[in-house]
Amino acid sequence: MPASARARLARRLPQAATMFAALGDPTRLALVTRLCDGSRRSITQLCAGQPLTRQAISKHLRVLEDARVIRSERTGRESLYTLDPQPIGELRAYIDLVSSQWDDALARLKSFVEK
Amino acid sequence: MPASARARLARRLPQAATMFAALGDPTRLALVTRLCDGSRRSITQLCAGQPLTRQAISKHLRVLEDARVIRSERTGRESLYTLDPQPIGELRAYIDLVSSQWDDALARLKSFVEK
DNA sequence: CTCATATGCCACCTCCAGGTTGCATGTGAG
DNA sequence: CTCACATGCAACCTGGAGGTGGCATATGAG
Repeated sequence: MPASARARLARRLPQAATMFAALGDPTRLALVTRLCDGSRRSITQLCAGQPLTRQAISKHLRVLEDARVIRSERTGRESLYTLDPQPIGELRAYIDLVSSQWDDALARLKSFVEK
Repeated sequence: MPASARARLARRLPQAATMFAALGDPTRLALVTRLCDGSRRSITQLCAGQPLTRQAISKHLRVLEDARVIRSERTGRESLYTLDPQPIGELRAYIDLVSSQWDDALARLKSFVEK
């Protein structure tokens, strides 16, 4: 019923989709999961334990950075990556919007049935 | 620090990745956004307004169903799709885990700095 | 019964995400 | 200065995602 909520969802959809897609790859989600403790790690550090080439990891990091999920900062000869909390918050906001819409619909349905 | 939370994240990672990937496509996210009002819609209904073939939409719906984001039920000659609230909830739980980890890290960092 | 409707299934096409290798570049260590 | 190390960049390959069209099948309408 709330057309405003629907409009908000539609407006945020493209960016939300890219962020979801960024987290959709297992390797990338693993990277994010590894960074979610707030640490700043270099590429080679993030390569450790993964069966992939440095370049592959590097590409994934680039994707995550383009989606604004992580941030990179060059210090000396290595670039350190950290999680960016704000986009994660926006993702949560999107999901909350979807589920709240759904909750509202359920409530309306319930009240309709009970009437 | 909480190794249990990290283990939980690692365990849920594969399924979470598939769900993120399912929502990563703009068309699919639009479908989910359209279904999040609790309605049950047929394929042709969902095709209306989208510049895609019925088969394309059908495939997307199949992907969403495989990821357990939506459910289908055949009634008569049409199959109706509805949003499945539980996986959405799990996604939210995953994001909450990530951001709570992050919050914890921030808190620890803050207390460390302030010490 | 007959027909239009709603969908499923299959073959096919195209393009890019994900991955590798090789080389170039910048920077800290000694 | 020289060398090892961390990274960037470009070319290349390949499988599967996303899309189409055609045909088959079930089912409600008349």
